[in-house]
Amino acid sequence: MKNEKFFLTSLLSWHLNENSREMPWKGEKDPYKIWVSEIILQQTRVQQGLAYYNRFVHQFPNVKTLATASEQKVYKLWEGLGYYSRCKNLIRTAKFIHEELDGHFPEEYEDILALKGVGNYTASAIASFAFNQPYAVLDGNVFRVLSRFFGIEIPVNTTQGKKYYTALAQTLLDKKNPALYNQAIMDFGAVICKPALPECLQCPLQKKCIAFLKNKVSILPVNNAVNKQKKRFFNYLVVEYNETFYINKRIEKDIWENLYEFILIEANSLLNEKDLLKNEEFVSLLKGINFKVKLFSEKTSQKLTHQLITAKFIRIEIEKPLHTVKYFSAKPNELKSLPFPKLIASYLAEKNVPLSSI
DNA sequence: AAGGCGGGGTG
DNA sequence: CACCCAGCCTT
Repeated sequence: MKNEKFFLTSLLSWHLNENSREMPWKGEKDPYKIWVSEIILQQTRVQQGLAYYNRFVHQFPNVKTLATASEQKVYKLWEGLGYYSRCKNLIRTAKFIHEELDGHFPEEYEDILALKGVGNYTASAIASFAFNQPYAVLDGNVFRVLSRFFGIEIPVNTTQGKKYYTALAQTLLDKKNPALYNQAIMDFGAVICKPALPECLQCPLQKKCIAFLKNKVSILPVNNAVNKQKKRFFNYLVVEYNETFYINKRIEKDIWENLYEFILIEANSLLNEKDLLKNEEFVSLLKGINFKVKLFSEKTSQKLTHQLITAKFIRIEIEKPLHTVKYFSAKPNELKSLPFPKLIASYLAEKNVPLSSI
């Protein structure tokens, strides 16, 4: 039997017989819900996305409810999930479908692909799951399974690699049942052909798996080297005046676009009180204003993919308002409805930050 | 073609 | 600690 045929029949029979994963969007035919689930699951583990998916489809059961919701509410629901441009595109696309397509979700692959936030993978997933069209998905699971079984050593994070794997995945696809096949290969990658410590000893593909036979399981798939981490230091001024706090919305092309934060002084290090009094930004911000530094929080940090953020929060009381238009003020209970990055949400959740007791 | 974008799990 | 996860967009 040819390897391709063996691959397909073994995979499908594994999926049929074994315990594939249980997920609320499995077998779902509503393209809207499939779309929401796939956006949430981009670069996100099923386990982590599950609760978010349930909250989303409960609050926004269809395109219209999502398209007409307040954007801040949608962002708040996304809080903590990361990659916030996904949320921006989710909103944009919902409005587009609601307003331009009369609420009708596109059904052709090319039209699905054209939606903001929808790339190759997501378009294939929606086309196959919702409309049973013959498009093979290509995600981290599929790369890994194909790389190992066929012994492919082309780096997966290159243009050449993506082209090669796309073509291979498409030829392997069971055109008669693309939804089932796509589901099967991703489940297989997640349950058996895992990144670390895969279950080769109980793998039904073992006897024809090149990686297993040549002892290359641990080196496949090949990834080209990526950049290393940069360190950044965020000094947050939690400035309080008249029972309100100054808040900034991040709009630059940087981390946390569209989320909120306190007044940020980014520097080459964390600043102590003496540093602060010499800091240009700080001095110009508080020029002519009496203030009292009330509390320095412990330093805290957050690891992102390519940067390590170390932060501290400095609580400051001022005696008259800031003369800048860059920030706006919010009362403690208003802070609750704003979307913050994890780092700040954690700070606000601490018991020793008595924002609400003021 | 390369770089940037979160947060969390895992060995 | 490094690696990776149901990827996508911009430059």
